[in-house]
Amino acid sequence: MATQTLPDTVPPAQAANPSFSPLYRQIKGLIKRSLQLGEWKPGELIPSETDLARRFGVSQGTVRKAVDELAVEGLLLRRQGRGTFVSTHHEERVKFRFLRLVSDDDPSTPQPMERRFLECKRTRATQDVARALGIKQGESVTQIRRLLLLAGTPVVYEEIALPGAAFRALTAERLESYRGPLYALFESEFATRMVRAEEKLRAVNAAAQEAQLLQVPAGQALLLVERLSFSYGELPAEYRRGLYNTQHHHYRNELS
Amino acid sequence: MATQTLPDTVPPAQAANPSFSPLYRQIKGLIKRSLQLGEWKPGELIPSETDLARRFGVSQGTVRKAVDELAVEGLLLRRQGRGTFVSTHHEERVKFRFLRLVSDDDPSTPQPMERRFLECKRTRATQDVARALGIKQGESVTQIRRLLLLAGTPVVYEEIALPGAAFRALTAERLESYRGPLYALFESEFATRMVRAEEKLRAVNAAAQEAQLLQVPAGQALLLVERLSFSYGELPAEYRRGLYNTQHHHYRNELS
DNA sequence: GAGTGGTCTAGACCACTCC
DNA sequence: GAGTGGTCTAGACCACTCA
Repeated sequence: MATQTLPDTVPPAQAANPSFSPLYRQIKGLIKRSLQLGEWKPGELIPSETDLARRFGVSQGTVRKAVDELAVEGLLLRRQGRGTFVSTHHEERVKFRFLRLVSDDDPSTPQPMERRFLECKRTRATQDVARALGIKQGESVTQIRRLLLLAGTPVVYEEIALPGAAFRALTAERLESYRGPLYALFESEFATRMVRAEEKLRAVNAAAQEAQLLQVPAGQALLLVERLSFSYGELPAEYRRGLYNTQHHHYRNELS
Repeated sequence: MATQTLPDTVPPAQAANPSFSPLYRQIKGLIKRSLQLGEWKPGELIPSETDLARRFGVSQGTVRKAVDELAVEGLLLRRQGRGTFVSTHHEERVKFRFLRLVSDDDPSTPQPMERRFLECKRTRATQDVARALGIKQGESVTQIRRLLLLAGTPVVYEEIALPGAAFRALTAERLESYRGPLYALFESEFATRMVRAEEKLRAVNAAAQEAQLLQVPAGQALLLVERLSFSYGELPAEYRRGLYNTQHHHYRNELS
């Protein structure tokens, strides 16, 4: 056994053709798992590339490629000279990553909007909500209704549904008192970080009640934005239905 | 002078702090320039990484990083075992990259829509169009008006403005006879490849004429999609105003 | 089997941040 | 100055495509 020159110090690391997964993708999976299990929390510094390479028994370049992809996906944030951090919604940089509504006049500088919470209650999942969140109809959900206003004028009305037990402690008072984005609150106090979201956009005519909330005539065209947000591990963690008054704002998007 | 050991065979390649640009980004710029100048046309195979590395006098790894970024941006397309190709709109893969409208019933498989061209004429840029395209008001533009239909029902009405002389030869007949995406036609016959686009979305109430075209009641909420498309070198190359009937379709978007 | 992109490694050095 | 991520290189080997 001791006569071999390089027996298995450098294992080929790859198997046959089908379902072949490169090393860096496996490392990526391990890092994701650590994020999901909470080994490193949002905002925290993760180990350096050198440390991770040692820990996983691979070269720094392989770790680097894994971290690169996670940074592109928005789960990690690299900062030269400082280290790699777990992404968080507590950051100026990312404040408007999920709200794509910008003013027609000045699309470059998004203003922070005033929030007015109308309701926060426990209720049962309707069929729509249940299907979106992947739970059973009638299961417990937390529902929030709120307005976003700019210069005193309501611009967005939203109904937000959060699944199950995790958000049972959420109250209207806490929502009112919290400074910072909703997703930052969810992250800090309810151990739920929203990682990505899918949106469906439609134009609808305002019903009487919606019209009143947004102070527009009934029948006014509104942008309906249905959002399904996912936490770590592709777990559906929020279903949101927003009505945007787009008379002086628009939803911006980039295609490439 | 001849006594130095390694005078400038391997130049440090980097200067002082401010405005430092790594080698691979410079290579990226050179490749972009070749694309813009038409050295490699859409759909064509570009030289192998080894060849490019030789040509630019850098290592293959550096070329690789440049090509990687261009592939992410959608300008190049890598295919293992075959080579790297210039992206083109002539491809099944990319057919629906720019049209984000999908059916409510079956969002996974987008159906090709029937196209009906209403008009294709030379006209003068209005103030809006001129500002969008970065030209002077009153300059010549080509305007297309068309409908997209699904199962005989109009779903999208679009007005498309194309700048200047490049599209002077475009006719309604050519539009009618061409099989394939509009952007593929522009690419093949008008030397204009759309690389990326910015969209502004709004909900509007249908005016009488629009309502008639889309066969909906006047006042019906429609999704207004303003799109500004850019060709190589961030050149504004198309301004498009689309009205989508979103009663049975929605605009899908992904946030991350 | 030749050629391509894809992975993995090891090592050197640079830019940046913080102490 | 120490530690981090960022760049660049050189070389080996793998997966894939095509002739």
